[in-house]
Amino acid sequence: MSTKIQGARERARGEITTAIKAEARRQLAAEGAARLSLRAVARELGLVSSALYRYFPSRDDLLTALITDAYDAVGAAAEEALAAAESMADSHFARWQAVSRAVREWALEHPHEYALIYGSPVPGYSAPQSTTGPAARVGLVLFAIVRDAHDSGALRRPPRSPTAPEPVLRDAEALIAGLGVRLPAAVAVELIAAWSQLSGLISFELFGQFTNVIEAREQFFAHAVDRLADQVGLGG
Amino acid sequence: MSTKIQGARERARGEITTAIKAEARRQLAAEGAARLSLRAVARELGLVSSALYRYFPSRDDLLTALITDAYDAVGAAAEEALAAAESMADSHFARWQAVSRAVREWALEHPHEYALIYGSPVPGYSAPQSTTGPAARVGLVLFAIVRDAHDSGALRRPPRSPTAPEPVLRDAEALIAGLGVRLPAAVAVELIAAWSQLSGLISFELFGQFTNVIEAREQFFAHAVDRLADQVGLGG
DNA sequence: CTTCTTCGAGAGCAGTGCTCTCACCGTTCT
DNA sequence: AGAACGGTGAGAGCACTGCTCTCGAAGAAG
Repeated sequence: MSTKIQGARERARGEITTAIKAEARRQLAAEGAARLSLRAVARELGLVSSALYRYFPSRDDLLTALITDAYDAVGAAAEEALAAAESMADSHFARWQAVSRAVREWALEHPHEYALIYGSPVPGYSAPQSTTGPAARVGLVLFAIVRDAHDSGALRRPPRSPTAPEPVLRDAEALIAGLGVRLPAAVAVELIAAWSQLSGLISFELFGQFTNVIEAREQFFAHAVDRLADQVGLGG
Repeated sequence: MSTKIQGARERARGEITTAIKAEARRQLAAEGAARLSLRAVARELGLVSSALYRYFPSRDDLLTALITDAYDAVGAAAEEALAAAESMADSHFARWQAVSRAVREWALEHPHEYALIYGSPVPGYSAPQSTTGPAARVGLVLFAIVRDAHDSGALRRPPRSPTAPEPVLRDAEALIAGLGVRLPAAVAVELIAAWSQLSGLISFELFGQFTNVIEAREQFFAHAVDRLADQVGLGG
């Protein structure tokens, strides 16, 4: 990783690559993943379509790059929300609320990008390996909140909860071992469930399942988030 | 709505329409909504592509028809699971489990159709009005379970739950009034949240978010479902 | 039997992803 | 400095898509 001044060629390559991604993201936000067109991107950039293939070997690869970026963007939003809440010495419960709200707001502001990552996986069938890192960021933020609460003794064993079945607990143990955090496996299980349920709440709202059902969406979401916090043991 | 024997023409039209939908559903199941091609459907049916436009005015209309059918299919699966559980005099809690399991299994068996209705909405932006009826079926099944539990006094007020904010409760009241069921609004709120969270669990599993996280998926799901039941007041 | 409507075929348009070839030009080696 | 190399964009082209239009055949209605 030398820091030498790279030639004009490499620099141009980097700039064009990001320009392509920027324009593609614009079209994605405007029209959705299905209507994203390589030729239209090229046209907008004053290039001919075949030139794009010097930068992305296929349309799916471009989409994959956008997926990675989207994961990073939600992840960053969640991390910022957590940092802000921490700097204000908010309670762990309040941090949970702040991060949840941040994710929902990001989703409402970037519906097509959210759909790209948490809706149906568009390209092949499952996301390629390269996206798993960024994909974990939001989850890690939630983990951090609960871990801190646990470390400071603020974590309550949730009431009337039968513990998860043994194989599930072992999955959770493997996960927290890999992450290097100390946390009861039972809590990790509840956390994973809560995270997926959180995304269910957001997806339902975003994809219109709440039409004619819930109009006070923000307050509904806030209420559900409080209950999810309770579920993982963050006192409400 | 006369019951006279309709001419051979109308009959043929109905048969061809369902044949088109059947072939389209085959391609949807095999390749996903993005790869569903009108021309391929026509080819497979020994027709020329322009002929399909006599039956569906556009590709999106075909997809909409498939969406409606998919909603009906999950709805039917849920209803059957409930009927089976009722006929065995299962507890309300067990009925909740059975219906949840049925929805998950339908989703695993028809991933692309599930993605079509609960993943990102593919065609325009929100589903047309015609799909709202079938879309409600699964929700109605869950409502029926909780309503029966409430009527028979088996419903427990969930522990440590702050009630939902006033506007949310009023949304819920409007909904249960429209449905004609008697149920506390607070319970309806929890039920709606639980349903969206249930779909979040299924979506995460289906779309690969649990890769390298949870391997014992079925037991994890069962555990989460039990907790959701608890959340709506169905004793576990 | 004639008229009217519906249907399928065929051609065609604009658009797509992607491949291949060819000229251009910055980089690198001699 | 000059020559070889390799990355780059343009252009043509292929196979495919959704969709429109026209036209002739065939069934329904009078």
